[in-house]
Amino acid sequence: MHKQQIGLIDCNNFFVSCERLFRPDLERVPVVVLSSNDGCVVARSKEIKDIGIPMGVPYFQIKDILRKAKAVVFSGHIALYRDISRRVFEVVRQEVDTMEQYSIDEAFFFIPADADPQAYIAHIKDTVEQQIGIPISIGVAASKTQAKYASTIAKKTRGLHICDEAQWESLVSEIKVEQIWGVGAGLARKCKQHGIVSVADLLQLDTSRVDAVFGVVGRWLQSELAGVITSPVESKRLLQKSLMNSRSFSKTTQDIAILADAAAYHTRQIAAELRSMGAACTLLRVSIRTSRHGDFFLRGGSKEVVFQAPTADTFELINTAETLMQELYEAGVPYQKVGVQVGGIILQSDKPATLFADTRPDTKALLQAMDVLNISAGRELLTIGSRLRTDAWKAKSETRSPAYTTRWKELAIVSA
DNA sequence: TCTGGGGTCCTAGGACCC
DNA sequence: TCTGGGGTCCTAGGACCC
Repeated sequence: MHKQQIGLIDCNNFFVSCERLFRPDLERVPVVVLSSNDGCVVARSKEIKDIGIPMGVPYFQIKDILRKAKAVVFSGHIALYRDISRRVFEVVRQEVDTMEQYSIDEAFFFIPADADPQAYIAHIKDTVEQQIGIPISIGVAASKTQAKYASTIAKKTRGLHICDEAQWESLVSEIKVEQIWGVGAGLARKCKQHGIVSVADLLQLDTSRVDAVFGVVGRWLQSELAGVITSPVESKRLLQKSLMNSRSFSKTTQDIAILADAAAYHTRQIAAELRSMGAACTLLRVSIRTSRHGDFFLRGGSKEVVFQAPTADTFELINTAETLMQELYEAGVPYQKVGVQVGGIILQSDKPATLFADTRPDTKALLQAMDVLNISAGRELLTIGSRLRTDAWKAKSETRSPAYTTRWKELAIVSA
């Protein structure tokens, strides 16, 4: 009987692979996908990685290089990627006992004790690639954190890698802490200060020192790296904890009317999303930010309000967001981004009765009718709380691909 | 000129209470 | 007149991830 192993599925160059699904002619052609506002590179094909373009680099800095490389550039189209992601992991879910989707392109799963791991993961890979057409890699090891590292080896080899105990032990002295999932710039700096360079160094540190220096995060990391499953594979809760909507402006603004308009827009999006989930929230947070580059980078912040009763009412949420915006706003500061976030999400059916009579007007029917219209239009036909007719802060997308799978009019013709 | 958006989790510090 | 210390909750911010 051997120890339980964990696998990590990772879609290769996911956003690029999604675009290629509908443009097979782009196979082996350098392709990048950009973030909203065409700000920076968020996905790169192998050809792009090979010419040394890093992840997250601002688009304007590499425009020329891309042109010379005859690269094809897409504006990010997240609704399409989400839809394809759903299809990929629907297939995976059929193949495994327990699956935990970790991000839009990754999921953990357990290898069954009685399975031959190599054959098991090879079958998953083949099935996904045949049925959906998105290439994937799979790494397997003793814990999530180890599996994550195994998947980086998988990507460099033939897409599958099983890292057993013996191999892991032979590797730990070569793996640098900053290569580990969960170790970012902050933790890496702290490790360096304490003379911890490799994973082996971290493993040798005694528990009380780990606690004192790194707190619970360090303790968690140490166990995971030692092959102890601290975080088992769990199918995610049905409901996420928070929902967020935010966007950078194409240019900064000091105008509170524009900021309030943006906040109202994000709030409407979230309220509609809550209603489509059949959920409500008990907390709303508004945040405003300046550019990270320049003199005002420390200005801005966030404020939140907790509701007495859960709500998904656009009117109530917008009123709250507006109040928070007024409190946050400082004249003369060039703001670049507005975000709205809700938390304490619960299903409406779980909604506890309040002790106090609900004196708010019943807006349910009106909001429902509005949702139906807006959803079928694929955009905001009817809005609440918008006083401006400005698109100053909205996204520009130069090269977005059509909404192949999410809007009927743009549906791709697929021949069997 | 132009540097993303959407999540989860942890923690520091203040308010408040006994 | 003396004016403590510990616990808990809340808020804001930050680290980290893809």
